[in-house]
Amino acid sequence: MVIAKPPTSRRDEVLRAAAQLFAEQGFHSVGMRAIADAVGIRGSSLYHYFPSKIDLLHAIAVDSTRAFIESQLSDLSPNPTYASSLGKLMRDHVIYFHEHRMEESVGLRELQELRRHKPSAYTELQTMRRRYQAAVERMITEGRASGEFKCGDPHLTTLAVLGMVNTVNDWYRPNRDGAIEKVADAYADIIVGRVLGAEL
Amino acid sequence: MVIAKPPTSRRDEVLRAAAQLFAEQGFHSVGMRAIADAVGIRGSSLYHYFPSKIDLLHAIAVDSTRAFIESQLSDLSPNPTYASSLGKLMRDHVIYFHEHRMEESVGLRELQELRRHKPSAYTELQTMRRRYQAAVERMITEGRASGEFKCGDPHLTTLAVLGMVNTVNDWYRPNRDGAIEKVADAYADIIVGRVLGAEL
DNA sequence: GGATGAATCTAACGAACGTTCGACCGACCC
DNA sequence: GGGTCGGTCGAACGTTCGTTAGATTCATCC
Repeated sequence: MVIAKPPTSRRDEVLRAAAQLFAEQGFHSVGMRAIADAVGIRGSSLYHYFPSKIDLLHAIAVDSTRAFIESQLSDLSPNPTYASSLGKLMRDHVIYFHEHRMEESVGLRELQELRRHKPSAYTELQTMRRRYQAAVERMITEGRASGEFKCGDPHLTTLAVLGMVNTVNDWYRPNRDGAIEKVADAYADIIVGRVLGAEL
Repeated sequence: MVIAKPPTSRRDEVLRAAAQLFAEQGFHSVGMRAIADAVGIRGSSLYHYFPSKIDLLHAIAVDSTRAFIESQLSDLSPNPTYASSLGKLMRDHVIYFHEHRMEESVGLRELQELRRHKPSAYTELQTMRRRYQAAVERMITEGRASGEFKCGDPHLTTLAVLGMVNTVNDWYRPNRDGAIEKVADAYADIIVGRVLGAEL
């Protein structure tokens, strides 16, 4: 009788510890030995799970980006209007980014590190991110065609809106700025009610 | 008879080269020898101008941030309405960030590096940035009090708006996205006409 | 009980890092 | 022409880095 699968495998421990350290100090400031220390093994043992340090970053970035996009794009159908659909999406975007700010900040900030040392990983991530961006742009385009939204160029509007929600983590501090849900609601209102000019 | 001041001193050459390399590859990926190579001297000679690598980053970040803020806050008085004032400020913000994207990207991305290795420099920069943010927030607050703007909480609105303009550099490519002035105009219109709800 | 293989260890490699030291060179000053 | 000094150099220091190689432990399977 054995435990079928440990609740957190060592590989996942490494991923989580590395994500936290990368988020706090940056990719280049964290050595393999520091990551190993955080999970209680020696630096060389990490190479049993990942062939190189850059592959570790690759795994963190891809995992977190994929998880975000799947979480966001999985259930956006059952909303009656484009305004409510996009409002929920933007609200959830802010909240998800806050709850996973460790991994997501790594995925955003160290993107160019991957570009330099593992171009295939960079392309992979760009493709995933474009899928999400395209979904947002499609909602805005269709909402505008339906008369629900009154905005200018949907492409540029999409980029402006994503710039807004992606930077909440740069300033938001839980103890100082109130509940994240309030912030998410306010941003969703600004985006749908103001930028897109929908009736609420 | 000597030339009073060389048009670009060696110290400025070093600053410029380092800013470019830091922007392209990140602070930790660029060695002192690489910076020295870029200006045609040896690595050890850099220490004649800067006591350490982190002081070089400090100088770059402070210089570029100060230059931006002074450029932005110097001439924002002679506008008749809050809408035109803020519209001009946002437009100039986007254009300045594009024209100085090398230094500005360093100032934004390596901020936490300064925080870890030179806290006084971090505080200094935060103070400067807050001055700019406070100026934007004040314009929004006063514009709202005058009835010109119809937005929600000015503080949160300020953060949302700055998130928009600060992320243009992340996606804008001159060859693909048209003239930067067009983008700047579009962003200014979204901010003043949409987010703040001013009549144009 | 011997074989297997995953997981971890110790030890070391070569390279690059930021930084320091002492010497040198050439322009200026007295 | 000797002295001063800013600027640059070559050489090296000690440290840390990512990575590799080989040995060891230990549970599992036949």
